Amino acid sequence: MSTAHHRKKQPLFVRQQLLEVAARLASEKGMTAVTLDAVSGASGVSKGGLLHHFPSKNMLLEALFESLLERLDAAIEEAMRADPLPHGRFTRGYLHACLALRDQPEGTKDWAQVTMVLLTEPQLRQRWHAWVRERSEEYVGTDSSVDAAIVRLAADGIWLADLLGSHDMDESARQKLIDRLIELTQL
Amino acid sequence: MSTAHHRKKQPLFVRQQLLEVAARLASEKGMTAVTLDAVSGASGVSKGGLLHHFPSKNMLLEALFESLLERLDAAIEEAMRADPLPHGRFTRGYLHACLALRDQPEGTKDWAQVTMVLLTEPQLRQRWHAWVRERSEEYVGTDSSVDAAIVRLAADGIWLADLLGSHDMDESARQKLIDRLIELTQL
DNA sequence: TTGACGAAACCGTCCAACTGGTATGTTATG
DNA sequence: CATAACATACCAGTTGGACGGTTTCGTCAA
Repeated sequence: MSTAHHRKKQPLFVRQQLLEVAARLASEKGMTAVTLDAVSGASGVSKGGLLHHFPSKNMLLEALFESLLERLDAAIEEAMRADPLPHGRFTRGYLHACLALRDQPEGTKDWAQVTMVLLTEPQLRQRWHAWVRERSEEYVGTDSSVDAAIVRLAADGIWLADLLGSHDMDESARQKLIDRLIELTQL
Repeated sequence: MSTAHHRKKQPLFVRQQLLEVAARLASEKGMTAVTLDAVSGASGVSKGGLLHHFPSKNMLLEALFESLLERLDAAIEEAMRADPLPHGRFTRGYLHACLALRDQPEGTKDWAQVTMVLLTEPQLRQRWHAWVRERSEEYVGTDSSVDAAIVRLAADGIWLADLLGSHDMDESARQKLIDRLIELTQL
């Protein structure tokens, strides 16, 4: 009517905000809680505004997933840059990225939860499949040993365990486990 | 009114049917597709009938999850009975149960997908946590080595990979991987 | 053996709240 | 002033679930 629309225009910020709210909702209340109304409500952005950034709910979810893959890629690349040994480097990077969840600032864990939530959506599962295929083809020279595969699988397992709260163990046990995994990548 | 209600009374069968339909929906179309209408529609049971067996949607999901845990327990126990060596027996049973998904008759794979879908629901996540805790306490004597933990994590990873279609590998590579994992449980 | 009876198993309808989405504004900013 | 960045209003379909009905079935007295 009269007094409204006075929000400052910050397209990138608002877009990011919307994604974060969607992520939080998904991780805290499950997939069924991620509705357009809920997202717009919790983020203080109108539904119209939300639908301006993401033309449909599917687009929102896809953007969310894409954003997650970018984060994953960044984390892996960063770890790989600090790793001098080519053999098994990607696997160690992957492991490191999976481990990183636990220790990072709050909010980050949410993103992992979302990943799983999103992976239950059949369409996004294909996107993930594509990601894996790309990487496994790219690093076929340095990371295709049996033990490397085991480590990557275990990394997935740790990722799962961390975000489900299962397989809980104390810090020293965890460190031993990590050491052993890294050792396996070097064989 | 007049011609209806002529269904034979088969409470256990109908109940099972409803759970299976819910499972199929969840795995094929994701969590958002599991609605009371959809379940009752696809199972040929009226919504009233559905709500008779499961007083609420949450109850339905919980029952579904419970049914999954029972299946998992049964699979593990069966594998453990055929295993003469105490050391690492549970871990091998767990591994076996996770591997079994792939090779079993059609429809079984769906159940794994459902498991993951259900795990995104925060309430059910706690139930899973409790399950893991129980088992890890029960088998602390025989399955608490670092390598056993790695194997169980890798089993989770395989479980994830199988149902996401990622980490695809040929049969001989898979067999090598399994052999190596079993070897690790025996150290 | 029967048949009345109560409970359990199912059905069909209705509803308020919510769903994703459209259409049409209004305002900030280059 | 044109366009992107928002907001507001509205809609048709769907949602979970409440409710009252109908039918089957085990049981137990007669």
